[in-house]
Amino acid sequence: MARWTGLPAYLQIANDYRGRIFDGALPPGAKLPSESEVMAEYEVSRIVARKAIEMLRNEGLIVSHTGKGSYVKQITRIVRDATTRYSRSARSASPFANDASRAGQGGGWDHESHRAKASAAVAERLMIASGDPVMVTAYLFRAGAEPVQLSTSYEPLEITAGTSVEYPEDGPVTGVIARMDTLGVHVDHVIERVTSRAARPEEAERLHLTQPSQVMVVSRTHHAGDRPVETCDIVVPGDRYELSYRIDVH
Amino acid sequence: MARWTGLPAYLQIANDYRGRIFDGALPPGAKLPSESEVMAEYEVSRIVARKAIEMLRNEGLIVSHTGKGSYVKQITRIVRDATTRYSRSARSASPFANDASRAGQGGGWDHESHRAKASAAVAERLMIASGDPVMVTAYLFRAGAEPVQLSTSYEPLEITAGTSVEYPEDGPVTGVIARMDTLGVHVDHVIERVTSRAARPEEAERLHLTQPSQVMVVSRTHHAGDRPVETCDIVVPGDRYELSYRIDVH
DNA sequence: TAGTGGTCTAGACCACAAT
DNA sequence: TTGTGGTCTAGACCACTAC
Repeated sequence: MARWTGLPAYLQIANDYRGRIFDGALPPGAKLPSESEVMAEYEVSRIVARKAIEMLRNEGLIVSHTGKGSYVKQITRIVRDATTRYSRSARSASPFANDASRAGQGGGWDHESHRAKASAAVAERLMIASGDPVMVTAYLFRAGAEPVQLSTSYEPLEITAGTSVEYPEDGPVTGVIARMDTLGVHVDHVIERVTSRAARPEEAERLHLTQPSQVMVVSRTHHAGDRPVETCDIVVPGDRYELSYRIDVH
Repeated sequence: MARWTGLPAYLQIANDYRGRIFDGALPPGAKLPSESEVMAEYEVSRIVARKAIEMLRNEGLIVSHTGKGSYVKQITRIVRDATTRYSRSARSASPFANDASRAGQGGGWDHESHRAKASAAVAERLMIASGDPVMVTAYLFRAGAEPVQLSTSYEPLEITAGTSVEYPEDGPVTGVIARMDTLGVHVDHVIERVTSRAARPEEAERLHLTQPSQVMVVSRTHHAGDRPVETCDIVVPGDRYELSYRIDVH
């Protein structure tokens, strides 16, 4: 395989294999040449061959396993429909379990709740004072055996303290909207803000990601009128999710 | 600076600097130590020092300039509110210009339209036959002088061919909803699907990104009842945008 | 045992930026 | 001219996988 442009060798090699992945010559699951083979084919040192492959790995196109080789990633995204999960009627037991089962896998999750003082960032989102007491609940969701979503929810204890729904997952009612309804607090809209960034080391570990990996973060806030009554950071692997929204036009 | 765990040296060094960035010891704009300084401080080879810095670059936390050094990135995200941009009343000349001005910069864009045959993927999204004629319009949006968004829109020519709004940007009316209204086709909802992935080389070049960079992709479809009347892929740098959605709870 | 990817060393030459 | 990051070579040892 000849090289022709003034581009760095590792870029030309990476572009070459990237093209083969996109045009289907290297379909999902296909094995890439070993580093030795790349060195021989392009007549470059190991550093260059490695860097080309590393580039594709950083782009999330391939995965490498010590002792085996590199393989084109299979990507099937879990669809998370934000519109249907926030309705009082026809509420299912768990919107997440629905998402997972549509993706062909069973869903399950762990959770842990504790009281804490609101950080400045959380306080601003809940429109309370920094240091005010909040209920913090951390979740880890799984599709099959694999962790696929982290989330951390914050609720002002001013609303829920001492009630049967103070602990989100341990009371007679679950779901923010239904629980707030029992307190006479009626959620009427939810705001979701979507961003993308690199996974933090701890997130990468809990989600079984190899660094550097990208995540999408959904910062969600339930509102009753102008009042925020819950806010939550939802972290999902960037290449495993598709977030779906419906906007009605008036 | 001593190293203590069994982690690879480059990871320990990267974790070290990442921590300093997150805790504010290295604020946005701060200069990181040069490769030589990292080599001396941690007593490692240049490869290791480079790999640690490269890791932070791949995570999008820093930028490096030949001959100058590496600097902590400044991140100010443009907020794109999907809810307010699809309303018939109070429509502004350009939702994008609003986003850019809220981010403190003027907005502008280029566009180019041409007829083409629908690919299989586009045909499926528009629920037409593969090969049916479509109007393809490519946009490049800028905030200030910097390109910040690419998009490619597809409309079935079966709807618009021969009318005054056949070319989206060159007729008497602009905006998908308003243009379709003039044809008696009334858009009633829009679906947006958000994903994250590595930028393609061509996207990276047009958006002035250094590879590997991540982008968010919004796949948007305008519907009149069950009928898709326009679909569009919107590509934005993953670290420069925040996508905002409002869901009303009933 | 042989092959694979992961980590690391000690060099080298280059283009670019600051002085 | 000096220092910076970008690219590249030719080695080395290790842990893991498959045979």
